[in-house]
Amino acid sequence: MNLKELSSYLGLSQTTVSRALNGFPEVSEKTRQRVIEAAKVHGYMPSQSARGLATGKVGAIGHIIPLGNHQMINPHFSDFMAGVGIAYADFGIDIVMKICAQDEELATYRKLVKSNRVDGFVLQGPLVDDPRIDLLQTLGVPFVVHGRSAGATQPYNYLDVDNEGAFERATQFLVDFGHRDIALLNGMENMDFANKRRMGFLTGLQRAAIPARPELMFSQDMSEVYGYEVATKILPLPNPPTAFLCASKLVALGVMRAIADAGLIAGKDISVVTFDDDFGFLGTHAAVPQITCLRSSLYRAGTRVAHMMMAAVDDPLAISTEIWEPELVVGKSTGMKI
Amino acid sequence: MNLKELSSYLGLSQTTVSRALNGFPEVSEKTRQRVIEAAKVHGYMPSQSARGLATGKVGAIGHIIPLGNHQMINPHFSDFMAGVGIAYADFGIDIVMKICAQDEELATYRKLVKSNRVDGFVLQGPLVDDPRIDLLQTLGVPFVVHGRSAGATQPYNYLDVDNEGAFERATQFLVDFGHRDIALLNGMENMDFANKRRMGFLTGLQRAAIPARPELMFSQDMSEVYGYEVATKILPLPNPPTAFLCASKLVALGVMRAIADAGLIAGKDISVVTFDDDFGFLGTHAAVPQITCLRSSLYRAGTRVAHMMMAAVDDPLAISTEIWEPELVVGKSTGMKI
DNA sequence: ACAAACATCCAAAGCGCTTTGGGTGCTTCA
DNA sequence: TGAAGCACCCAAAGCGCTTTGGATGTTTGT
Repeated sequence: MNLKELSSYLGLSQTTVSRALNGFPEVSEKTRQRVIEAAKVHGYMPSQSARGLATGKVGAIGHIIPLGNHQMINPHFSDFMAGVGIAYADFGIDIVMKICAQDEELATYRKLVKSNRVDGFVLQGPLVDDPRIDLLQTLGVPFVVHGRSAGATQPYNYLDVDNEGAFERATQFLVDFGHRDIALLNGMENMDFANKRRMGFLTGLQRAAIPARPELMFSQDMSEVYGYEVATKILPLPNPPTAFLCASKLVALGVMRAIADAGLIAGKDISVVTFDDDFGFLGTHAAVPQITCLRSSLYRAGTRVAHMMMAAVDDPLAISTEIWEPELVVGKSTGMKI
Repeated sequence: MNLKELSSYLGLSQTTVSRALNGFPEVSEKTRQRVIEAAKVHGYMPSQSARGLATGKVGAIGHIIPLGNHQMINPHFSDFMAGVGIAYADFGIDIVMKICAQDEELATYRKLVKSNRVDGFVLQGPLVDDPRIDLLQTLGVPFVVHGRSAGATQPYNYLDVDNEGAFERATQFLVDFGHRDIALLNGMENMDFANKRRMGFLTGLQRAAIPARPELMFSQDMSEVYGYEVATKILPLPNPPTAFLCASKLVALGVMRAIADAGLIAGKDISVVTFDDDFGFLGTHAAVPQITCLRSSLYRAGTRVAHMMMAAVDDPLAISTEIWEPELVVGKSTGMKI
């Protein structure tokens, strides 16, 4: 069933039916109801190809996932995507997802734009100086960044958490408990968020006049194993850390496991603070120790980014930026230095 | 740059340019090269909306992810998707991904079909009796199932691993080592794969004339925590299992952790066998104990399903099915019952 | 040398929608 | 009472591509 068939069935012109369905005022309410009813009965939905051709908007947002940088395989990604996807649904928008080799990433953006497949892009996991932003700006496509990137000359839409402030605050928090030897288990520091967290950490130390100990600072993909291995390695050091600052709950769980293995007790012998993306998937929550954390919901960030994306498509010129302050939740994993 | 502009620039008709680009024979090789060159220089790519309208094929496959059933948040999903996505890229096809509430799943399929957004669907995680198969068959859309579902009346395209055979074999393997008290840590048994594994397990026991012990059989979402908690709970039983059969490496890792916590040694005191989807993301592989497993690559399954999908779109009538036999890899986690 | 076959190209229709630019009949106002 | 305004509807153009059904000139076969 297409527009032509539906309108001839109704004895109306295609114009009127189209307008009735799209909520234009030049149609009497009676006719509109009749049209809507008939459309539902016959299961009519406009062809997106045709509509895309006619309007120039295809009703889809591109999400490009380069393989090999572990983006897709971690829960941070999924949780964010869930938020985005649910929010899109309200707008009748869908995700065009491209999975590509890492060296084809920029070309993939180009292709999607040139072939008019999407109305815009959401960028995830921006690097410290991310070439994608430049590319999309010169291509003139609407986009929203989840996170930020330092090296862009022109303004752009983004939503980020205050990573630097959060890690400075966390450091301060630990310092206040008397800790001076704090290990930093950061994410990959070529990514902007991790870079900012590192800066926040260093600022926090500096404010307390504590010299940084580079041998206690790590940068890796955030996983449980990473936390476990690093903690296992550095806990037996002659001058071991008395506190850990982790970039993700996954990492923190690994650290907790190593602490337990070492016969120590978190919150007593050792303090642990982590950034917590607040995803609700880590099996039973009871199994997760109550780790002191800076919390900000990735899912909610996803829905917000989706809304910003819709706004960006509607008005490509108005740019908007948001920075969220994570919430400090004090758990049982932190305490005075002994 | 669109077709019209490109062809007038070249002094050719749209017909000829279109045919040159799409590899039709009615164009001289010289002209074709000239066209291709010009297209590259000017960055011309055909509008997918227009092409979709003209051909009826939109060059996209739908992947619908209902939220809440934990599909998206586990690595099994990601690994499969990676394979699919990379294979699609070779065909110039992209993924239209819809994330929806669980009770809107079927409606979402309908909508995508009616509005002509996709050329077909890939179904993941089929249930024992999956309503999606029926729906798509009545809608007349090409689709490929990763896995199988029992309750379909008509044939359909699928790729599955021999879950039943694999678990029977694994059970046999443990029985041969003298084990009689084997715990089954299965996935959700409303899903077809888990149901088949359970049947394989029971058949294996039956063949050895060992009565099943329902109190040692579990069915849950596959996670590390699940494995850890169940193992922790049943290891201290008066008549504890001497072997574990797990549905996923994640689960097995949890079991291994519980075994270590209990002061036991896997491969000596306790045997562990697991299904291994062979994903390459579990942090450093060195950290993962060498668990005896039945191995089948999810990534490769993804690429194969993608190819089957393309074939299904080209010829919706020819249906094809494949069942893969997982490989039994003997590791250090299994040994004679003591 | 002439018809038949071929190689190469083109004009125009059509895919299903939105949107422009009216048209028709009815009400309102001076 | 005539003009202006309004409510409601329609015909047709156009979005950018593919594809049908030739047209034109060039070879080939006998």
